[in-house]
Amino acid sequence: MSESRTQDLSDSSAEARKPVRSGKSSATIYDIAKLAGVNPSTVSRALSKPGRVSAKTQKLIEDAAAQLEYRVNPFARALPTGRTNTLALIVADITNPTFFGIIRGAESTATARDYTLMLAESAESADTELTAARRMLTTVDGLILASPRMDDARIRELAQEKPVVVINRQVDGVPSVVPDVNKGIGEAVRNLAANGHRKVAYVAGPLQSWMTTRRWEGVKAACEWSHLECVQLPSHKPTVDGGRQVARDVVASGATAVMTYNDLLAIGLMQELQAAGVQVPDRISIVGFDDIFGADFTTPALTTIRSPMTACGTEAATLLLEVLHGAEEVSPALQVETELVLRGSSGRLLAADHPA
Amino acid sequence: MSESRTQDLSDSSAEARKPVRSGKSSATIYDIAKLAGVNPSTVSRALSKPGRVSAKTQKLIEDAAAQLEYRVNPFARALPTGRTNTLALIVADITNPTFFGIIRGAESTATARDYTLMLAESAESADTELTAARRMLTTVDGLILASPRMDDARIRELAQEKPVVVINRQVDGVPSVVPDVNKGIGEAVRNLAANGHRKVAYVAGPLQSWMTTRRWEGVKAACEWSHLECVQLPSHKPTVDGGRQVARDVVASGATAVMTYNDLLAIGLMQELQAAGVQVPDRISIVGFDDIFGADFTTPALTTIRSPMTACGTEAATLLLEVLHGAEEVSPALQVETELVLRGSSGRLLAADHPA
DNA sequence: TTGTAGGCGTTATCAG
DNA sequence: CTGATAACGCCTACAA
Repeated sequence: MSESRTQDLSDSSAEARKPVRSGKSSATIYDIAKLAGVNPSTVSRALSKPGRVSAKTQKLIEDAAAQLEYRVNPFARALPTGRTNTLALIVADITNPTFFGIIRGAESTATARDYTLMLAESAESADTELTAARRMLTTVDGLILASPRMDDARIRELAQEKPVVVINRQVDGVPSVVPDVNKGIGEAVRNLAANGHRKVAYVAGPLQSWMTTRRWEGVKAACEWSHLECVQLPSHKPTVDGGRQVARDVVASGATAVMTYNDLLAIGLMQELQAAGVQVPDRISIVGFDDIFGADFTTPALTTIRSPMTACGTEAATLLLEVLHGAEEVSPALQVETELVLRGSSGRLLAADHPA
Repeated sequence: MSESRTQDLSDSSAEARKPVRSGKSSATIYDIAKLAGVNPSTVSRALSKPGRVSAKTQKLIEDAAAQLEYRVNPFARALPTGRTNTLALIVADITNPTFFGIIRGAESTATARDYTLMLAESAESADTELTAARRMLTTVDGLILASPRMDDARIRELAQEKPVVVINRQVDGVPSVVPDVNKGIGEAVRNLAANGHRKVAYVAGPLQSWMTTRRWEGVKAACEWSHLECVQLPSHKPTVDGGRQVARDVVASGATAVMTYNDLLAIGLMQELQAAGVQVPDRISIVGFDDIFGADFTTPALTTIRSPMTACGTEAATLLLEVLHGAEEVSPALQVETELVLRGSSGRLLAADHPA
């Protein structure tokens, strides 16, 4: 009847004042040790790396732990070891469905390997991004940057403190996962050529975006190969609205087929063209990029180059976990495939100069 | 020259083996104390609650901290205090755009108040949800459950250990944020009635969903008020596919207007009806729920009852932070407004029995 | 206002 | 194989 364990504190009137910490604090390895009649350090061994303790004591300890509903205190563990079983993911824009897949992929593989995911958004700002990265870096084992907006130097700086993996970008010395755009673009351009198109416009994304350049280069190369003329058009923002705004330029360009930096632009563009009475795909074919959620809601459904974002998230998390678990050399730039998803917004050209 | 502190271990050749922990470990309050010529505890005070230290030493310490690029070790802090400046959010389905808004709202308000967000998905499984909740609960200060699938008892259990806020559901004794469906539903039903509809079908969501019941009750009540007949139709899954599958039942029901549990169902339903040659909205009007991303991509664009998910996320996080910061009594059930967003998928009935 | 000392729960190092 | 014991970095009475 001494003051051994905090048992029936429900009655002690003076207690129960603290607003926080309402439930009883959970058991520690000391409690287990006491119950099992061994030393706390033995408990620690038994519970972390099994095998370093006799089978008998092992069971003894496990039983005690179960009885006490013991759960490790992650902070106490993190203090000496520095490891937290936590990954951070920073995305450029949470509202952009492109990132949904990345989040999902990263979250599921993290969870599957008993890690948990911390999420932050940069809101397309390099500063916000860096702040978030720094804030989370102290807490996590590793960091995934999806379409980062900060410059290479900063990213390398971060990568020096903790393992970092970037998605949708390549940074020297930092492992990355990037879609290989060329396959999908090649398929798309060949399809357009086969359908009688002779001039392609590429609607670009934000200038800080590493990806918009890669995609433009891919389009340009593929067009040359297929002997198509091609031209780049800047956009205001990589959103549906941005797509609407660029419609006028598209028409003015004289191109009969448009490829866009992303699906949002493609959808806005299509809406605006249709509103202006320009038939899609009869007068102008549209090919988006990413195959986001909702790309098939439009009429006609959007032809697009699918970029497997979920796979990117999965691969990035896997890569990061490998590094964390001591893999010395990891492939610096993992490629995932892209593919053309042919739907209704692209097709045979039925323009005036092309009599049926 | 005693064995005071672990200082220059950088040269000990045997070291430097550890693959992890590549960068130099960061400065501690002891380093700051030494540099500023004060006691570590003074540093602690100066850096946590300002004002408890003389202005002079304060500045001294802050300068030293800056010079050393000091950053607190969250684990070391969490160990004695128990606080981590971290919130957890568990959503039922990451791929469901309904939750994007919630995630965004929660993330942004957390970040704004210098908390960071941990994210997990239950994949619509009560078990997974509980596991994730338990796992994260040890690490975070509080928990947000968006459309939880586990039963009330479990939720209350969790709420006993750490503050919990639920979204899209009400649980006795646990603060919650729920959209007040009645306003939006009322607007929708009145609009349908005014457009000549006499019979409304409600396509339900998953049985475990608290919300589907609330919405059905709302629809039923509103229909009674407007003297409309109404009928409930079960759905297989609350997805686009589920919507397609229910199309046949909808037609068979004889209803001329359909309200669905969510937009996904509405979109699938519309696709299938159109494919079957049923004009929307001329023959059948469709009203969705949520106003998710992409709801206006369809042709016709989807009429829907907007449920402000971002606001839910924001409010939930705010609520949780208030509790965390010692607010004694918080409103147990915070309501956010819903509203009808009138677009093209609903309108005047032009059915056969209703000659123009 | 500032310094002292003990503790938070685990891991790791050494003896036994 | 197991038991002591010292970190880990910070917080917080309590004392000066």
